[in-house]
Amino acid sequence: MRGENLGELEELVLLTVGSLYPEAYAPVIKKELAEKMDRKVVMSSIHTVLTRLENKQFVCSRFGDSTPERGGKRKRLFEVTPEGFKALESLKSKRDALWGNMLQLMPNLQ
Amino acid sequence: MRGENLGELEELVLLTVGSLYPEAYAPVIKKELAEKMDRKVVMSSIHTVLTRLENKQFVCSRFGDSTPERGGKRKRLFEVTPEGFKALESLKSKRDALWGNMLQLMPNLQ
DNA sequence: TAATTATTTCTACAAATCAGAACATTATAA
DNA sequence: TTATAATGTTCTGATTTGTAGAAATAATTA
Repeated sequence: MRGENLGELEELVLLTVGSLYPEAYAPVIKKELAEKMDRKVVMSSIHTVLTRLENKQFVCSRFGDSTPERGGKRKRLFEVTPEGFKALESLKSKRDALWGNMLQLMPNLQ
Repeated sequence: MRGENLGELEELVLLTVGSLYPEAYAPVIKKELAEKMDRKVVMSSIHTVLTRLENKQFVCSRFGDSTPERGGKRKRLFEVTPEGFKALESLKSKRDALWGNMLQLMPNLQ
């Protein structure tokens, strides 16, 4: 590992950030992951991954408005960067190609 | 990690085993991963992952013919089990759903 | 000011992945 | 018979990725 690959959870979180645009922040990412992917993780895992994704330049972040009608810290909102999108796209297209081969070779399992 | 998720490399190797049916064994898996996925890994990583996948019942293995026209130990051939195929399918369909949402929300990045 | 709420940050550990080396096995070549 | 080539296995140790809980922070409400 030379820090260039996207881990399993990293990819999922990145994808979720994209699917939640433009209101992606840790708690809703956690919720979405649980609901859509059956993937239960604690909040701090989401944050850890988000930080790593930001270091890899696959997401960028900014703080939300400071006067919402609620208590609590400001939301930290995340967005997928063009680099992040490319990374996702590249993974998907390659995986899809392998899927195509597999379905062709083992049509009985479909 | 509670040992129940399919890691990034585990998924790729599993998919590659399927796409190479019925001649999937470590060296060609390594080659295929490098060529189709730009994913360079050393042989021992493939073995490690294959062993884990077999423990998870996502692949099964048998030894190849003992009289091939080549030197070396017998090939250990791997196949995706129905459970393995289901795991791949489940991941794919969930990820594709997130992809759909993302493309809808950020069509500018396409 | 204190309590409550929502979220982020810190810290530490576990699991997955990576890399290289030593060794075993089988067939062919010398 | 010995050497060589082509596998495959196993081990050891390092790095990256994933997990979990506690602590800290910032905003609102009492």
